[in-house]
Amino acid sequence: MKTMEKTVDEVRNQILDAAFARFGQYGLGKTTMAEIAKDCDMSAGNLYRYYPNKADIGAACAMRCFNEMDALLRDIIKRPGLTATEKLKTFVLEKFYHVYEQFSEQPKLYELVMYIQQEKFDIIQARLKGQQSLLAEILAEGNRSGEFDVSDILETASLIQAAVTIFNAPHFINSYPFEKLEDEAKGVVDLLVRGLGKRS
Amino acid sequence: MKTMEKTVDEVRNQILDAAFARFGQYGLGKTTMAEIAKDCDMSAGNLYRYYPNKADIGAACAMRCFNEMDALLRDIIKRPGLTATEKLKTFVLEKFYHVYEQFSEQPKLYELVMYIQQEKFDIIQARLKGQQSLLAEILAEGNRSGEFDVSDILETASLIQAAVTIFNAPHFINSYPFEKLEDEAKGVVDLLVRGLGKRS
DNA sequence: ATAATAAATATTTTGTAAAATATTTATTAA
DNA sequence: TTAATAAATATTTTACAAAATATTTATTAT
Repeated sequence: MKTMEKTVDEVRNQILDAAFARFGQYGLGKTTMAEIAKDCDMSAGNLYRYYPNKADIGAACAMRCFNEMDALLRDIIKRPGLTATEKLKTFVLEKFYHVYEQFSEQPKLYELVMYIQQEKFDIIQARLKGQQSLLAEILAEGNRSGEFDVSDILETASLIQAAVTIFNAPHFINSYPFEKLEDEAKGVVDLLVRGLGKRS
Repeated sequence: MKTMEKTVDEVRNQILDAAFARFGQYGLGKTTMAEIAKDCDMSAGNLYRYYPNKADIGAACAMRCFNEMDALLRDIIKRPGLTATEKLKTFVLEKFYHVYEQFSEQPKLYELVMYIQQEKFDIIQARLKGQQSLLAEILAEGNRSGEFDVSDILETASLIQAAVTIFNAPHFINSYPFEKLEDEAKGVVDLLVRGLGKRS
């Protein structure tokens, strides 16, 4: 491995940086391959040595977003000194904050996510599965600590996801004011936590 | 009031019948005023004596849907012999079934609802407020019977709405299989009901 | 007057050719 | 050979005229 030469992965990353900045700002449709190439000081044709096509660059950008989000969520789970209840609340709230911020900073991200949802639904599904596992971990921890009393952990994780979907779905994020969504997210997760606990 | 002549309301209804059938089948965009008029044996121009424009006919169609739905939901609340818990579950499930059926029977209704959501958001909001009141009634009844222990009834009604939104939002209804949504709706409402009950 | 229509006009949609852009291929450089 | 480019080609978007449709107005009938 030469020290001064760029590796393929480095170039891929450079392309992704450029594409992400443009896609988030101007959208997938209004960004040209030529522009991305110029930002990377290369020809448009050369992009195809690193990605099969524009759509896949879009998908890779979305993936980067998603991975960032997942890292954040995994981090919450590992945070020491939090009860399972606190972790669950933090999980839902920080996810909401993070999605909200991303859409504020990169207004055209919405378009990108909509596209992925339409064309690469399997990516979305895989992510949901991944987050379901994280939620399941929290539930298992809560069961052990006596905070929760959940029999089917995976199913319950899926139910929690469904109940808070509205707080990370782009469509709703863009339709309601921040305060309202924030308050409701807090309220819903509190209600769910009550439901997860032991009966009298 | 003449016995043989149509009242204005009757004509309005006739127009709505014709429009609803076409909008639900072919969508707002692919239905012309001329077609609706023909179905009613009148000229296109004459439609404007009963509705200000095509969009408002669309809104009136949506309203009819909504009112039907609300009647169904009010009916559930009055159903004798059901506990508040059963009413809440029925409320969420039947609403889901009803929306699902409507979209199955009238595939282009989706387009209409999307349009209303975009252009006449206040209509959607008014409806949600109305349904919130119905939920609040159920909660109050549950409080009285000892099934629930809810302090802020209106706020909690709003939280329940948020948590089950995914089961009546057109976008999700069209993206996931019936079985999955049905199971999750049942699961979520069960979880919420647990959360509404008295603590140990 | 009221209800309706047909004709006139305004607006939107559609079809399509030109332009822009994505992608592939041929060529050059290291 | 690998990396890159420029040129060639395929595909998509745009611009805009023609056609369709929505809406208004003038006219007729009751």
